[in-house]
Amino acid sequence: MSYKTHTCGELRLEHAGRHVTLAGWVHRRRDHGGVIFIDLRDRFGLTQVVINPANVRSPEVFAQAEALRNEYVIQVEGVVAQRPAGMANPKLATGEIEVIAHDVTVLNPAKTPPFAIDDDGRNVDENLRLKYRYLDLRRERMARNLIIRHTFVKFIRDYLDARGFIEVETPILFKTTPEGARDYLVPSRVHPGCFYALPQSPQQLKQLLMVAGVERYFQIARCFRDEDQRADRQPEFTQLDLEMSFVDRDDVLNLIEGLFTEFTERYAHLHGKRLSFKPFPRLTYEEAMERFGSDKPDLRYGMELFDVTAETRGSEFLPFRVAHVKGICAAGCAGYTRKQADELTEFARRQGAKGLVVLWHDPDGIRNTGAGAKLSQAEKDGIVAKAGSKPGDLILLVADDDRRVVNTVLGELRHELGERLKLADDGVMAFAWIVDFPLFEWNAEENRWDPSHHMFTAPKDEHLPLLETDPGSVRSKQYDLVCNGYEVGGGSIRIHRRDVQERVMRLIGLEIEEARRKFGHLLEAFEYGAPPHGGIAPGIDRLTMLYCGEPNIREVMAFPKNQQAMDVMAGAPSPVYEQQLKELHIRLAL
RNA sequence: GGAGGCGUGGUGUAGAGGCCUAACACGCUGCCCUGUCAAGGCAGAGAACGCGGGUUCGAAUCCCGUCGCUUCCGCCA
Repeated sequence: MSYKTHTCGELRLEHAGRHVTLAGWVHRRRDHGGVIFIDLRDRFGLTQVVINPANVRSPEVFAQAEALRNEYVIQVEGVVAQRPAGMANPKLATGEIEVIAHDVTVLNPAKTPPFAIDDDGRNVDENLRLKYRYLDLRRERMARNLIIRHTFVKFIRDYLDARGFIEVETPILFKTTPEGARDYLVPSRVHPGCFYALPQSPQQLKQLLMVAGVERYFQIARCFRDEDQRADRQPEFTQLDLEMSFVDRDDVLNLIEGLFTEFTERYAHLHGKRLSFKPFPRLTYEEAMERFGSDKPDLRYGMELFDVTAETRGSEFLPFRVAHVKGICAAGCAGYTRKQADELTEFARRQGAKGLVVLWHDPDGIRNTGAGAKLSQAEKDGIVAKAGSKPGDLILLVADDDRRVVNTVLGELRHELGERLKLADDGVMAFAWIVDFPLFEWNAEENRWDPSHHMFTAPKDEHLPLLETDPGSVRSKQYDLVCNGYEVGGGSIRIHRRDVQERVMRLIGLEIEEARRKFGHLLEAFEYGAPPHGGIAPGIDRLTMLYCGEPNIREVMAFPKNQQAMDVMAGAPSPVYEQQLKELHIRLAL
């Protein structure tokens, strides 16, 4: 016999008169002395149960019902009834009906929970929530997040399956990689002194699957990186890992764009989100940096950077006697005090600027204070024109000889002001592609070129001749997917030709021998007929976080770790027994 | 490794040198109550204020140190 004939979310008016059995948790109890109302909760919803002495099978049943407390697990047998006139609860999906209990069985009593479960839990200390995660997940918000995540992943699997992709599992126990993030290591018992590494991503393996002829591979893949945590970073996280053969950049972009467009549109009613752009804008890296000061701009609002280098050429104002002057216009912020302006200046300094020029745009023009007092009228007019500012706005300018500093500082200011002014509509998903990244970046410390992504990223075809002559201007077939200011995915078309690979390795100062030691299996595989291929890896956690409207990825993971990378519920990591260490040939040096 | 924020009953907060033998809301316990749905009424239990030291006649409150959590920078090809 089943414990329940229906879930707590499905009974409607049409079920009136039906004899049903429900089971779940006591969500709330309202005891009126003579009659007791129980909001019974299971994963599917809430149903009001009415326990009336006149309707129960025996007085003992009512006595037992009086002893019910929150979170008791109970089973209720009774009849579905339309609620009396005027008693319907529009806040509940099942609010038209109630279940008149004949019998109530306590399947398991429960201790009083350490925190309330019938709210969203946002102001409960997170470590307490994590310690009792199994209770925390009972709250409606968290259950909803798990369901949205499931729906998302299910959609991905169906979407890719329909397009000829197959999901292939790759090893969790793999080999340490010298570059990139710190690895999580797993000691080998049978090979003393040797270690597996948990994959930072299945990058090499998916490329090998292309050599293997899989052609269209994906995996909902767990990835591990032993780096410090952030609101959007956990030591283990999940990527949609994907790789395709016989494709070029736009094939990958179009496929993925279709995936997120369709999911967002089809499931908008679930998570209350809509697309900002269709199709997704494609910004070059340079354009993103020049217009937004970031390679992962939040495109839910404007406030673009403007360039007043020409307008301030030859200025009497000393800070402007540099190579680049750009700014942003903070609309409606002319009410900022000197102190608030100083705070922004301090913020800009922390980001690497030498200072910040703040101009107040008053009804009669730029206020004659601070830098505003030192600029010529022509300069002010030029700046106002470029900024497109109106009276009531605040203009922020950064000047530096290094254009990257100007852009990134303004990008951070834009982000900061966007948050303060709440410019972003949290009902939208503003996806965009960032393309044409530099293939290399100059490593001043080591005095050499480093790959800005990884050494298997292909250069743009038309830039191949520049590899040796002008490495800094070579653009790659790397692309990032960004959304609402987050990098939510990155990938590239890979190098599949040996001669190109060797030219790249030479350029980054990697000897063939060294490369063989580090990536021998991959390089060897490429000699056996590697197809042209490329892929991408969207972050499932970050995307789910955005779809759920959550501020951090822990809210969309069932059992996340805290900032110290600890599982506070289970108490991991933990010391191990001496005997375990001995078997692993490990001696601690603490 | 660095910077900021926070740490007071079960939960969330108040408190700004003596009015604190620590207040409020929710929760909890008991009693009353047959139509509530954030039920209501009455009564009650529950914290020496993260920890250690210092200043002071007097510290939850000021100072120093320390621990924990969190956000950000570094880091994350």
